[in-house]
Amino acid sequence: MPERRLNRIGEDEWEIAQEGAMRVPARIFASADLIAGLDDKVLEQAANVAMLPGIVEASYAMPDAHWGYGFPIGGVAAFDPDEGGVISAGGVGFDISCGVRTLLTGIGAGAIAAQRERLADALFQRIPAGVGSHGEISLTPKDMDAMLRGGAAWAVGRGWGEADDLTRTEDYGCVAGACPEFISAKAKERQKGEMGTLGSGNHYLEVQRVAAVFDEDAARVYGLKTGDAVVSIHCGSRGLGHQIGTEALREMALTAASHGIALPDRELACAPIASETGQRYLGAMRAAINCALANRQILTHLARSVFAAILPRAQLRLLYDVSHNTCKEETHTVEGRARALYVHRKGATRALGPGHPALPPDLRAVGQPVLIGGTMGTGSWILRGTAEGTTRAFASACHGAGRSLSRHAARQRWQGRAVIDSLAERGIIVRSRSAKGVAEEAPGAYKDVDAVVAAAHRARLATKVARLEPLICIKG
DNA sequence: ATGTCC
Repeated sequence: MPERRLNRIGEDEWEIAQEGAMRVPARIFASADLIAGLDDKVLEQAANVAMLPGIVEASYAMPDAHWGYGFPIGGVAAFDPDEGGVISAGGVGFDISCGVRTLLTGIGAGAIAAQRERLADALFQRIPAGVGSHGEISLTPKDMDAMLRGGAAWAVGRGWGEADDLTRTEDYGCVAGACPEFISAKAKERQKGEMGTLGSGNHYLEVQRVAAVFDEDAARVYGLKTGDAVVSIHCGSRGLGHQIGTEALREMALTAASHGIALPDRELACAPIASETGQRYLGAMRAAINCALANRQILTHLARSVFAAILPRAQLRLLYDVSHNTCKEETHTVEGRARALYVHRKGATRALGPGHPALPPDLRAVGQPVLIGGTMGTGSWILRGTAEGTTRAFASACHGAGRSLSRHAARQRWQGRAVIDSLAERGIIVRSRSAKGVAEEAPGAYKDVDAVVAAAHRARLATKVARLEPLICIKG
């Protein structure tokens, strides 16, 4: 049904007009080709989100959008607390604050070539990866609460990083309003041994080569040069975020009716921002954001220790760390009025344009680095936020390639061993304990990341700075 | 995404 309701309103922008229970339209940023390959269920989900109380402007989907739990992955929606706006655990995603950080190395990819196998082995040995993976750190209850309040700043304070890392992390490595007291003992128990671990699924640590630069001015400020090696880390809040999400969804599903909320889909369970359920989730979610920031910070420390042993000339400096599964209170101007909104980004990256006060001074003139994690066989991208983005999807952009096949379908089509062998022939080293996981993450199971980024670029959600190609991929 | 179903 939604296909016929889809109106093209720009070269790379489509709209489902507001109708029926929709409070606002749904808008999708994508090329005609990406729209042709889009599952109808994504359009239905984007339209369903538009029915939620207090939604502002439109329900948005990014060019990498695909079917998710309730909300599409690649979905953006903002809610006004003064108009009955809601917070939804499914609108953030199970892996709260999943995100990407990219580190400069200061050395060329050529300098790594002779050590590639050793480097891959050492990273794989040092970085705990896979389902249920545990690290060397075990947090006491007191440590746990300090971590949940302090985020990456807590990790740096413990010696796992440098002060400069924090200036290059979204929110300077620590979000305010975290409430560890709203997190269950079970969630904390699951997390206590999982700090500094990668997890599974689409998470990875990659050594990459800057294959091409598209914006010389931004690349200079970001410190990117063609041929340079960089390191990117993609992971989130592990068992803690998952447990918080699971518990919140259950509570929101049980209490939605009592708040007078009619759900078009049970998976869109939500609670008014002002409600006790809503406030408890927000406090727990913010603590999970800090957990993910601390996790990526510890992984950074582990990566540095490996490089120090194998390639001591490399100096790993953080370019930027940005999350793509969050809900954040932000001020946006809508129809000429500045409003404090709760912006859900689920598989969508915040993309602040030039001059935004939340950016560190040395990046402010250029805009925020927007880190796009692609696939282990194709590539990843670094984009920059734009001035126009301020009025497009609440300053948001895509977050990756976006799945085109389900995990199940990918497992039917590929064998992990064969995927690893064919990538090795192309000079890409993959290390993973899970052949099944590699099959699910086969590059062919994703949309064309270059096409996704091209659509985001043309729509001015964020514009191209550099394309990265994988050299070494450590997978969960 | 996830101790891939308490």
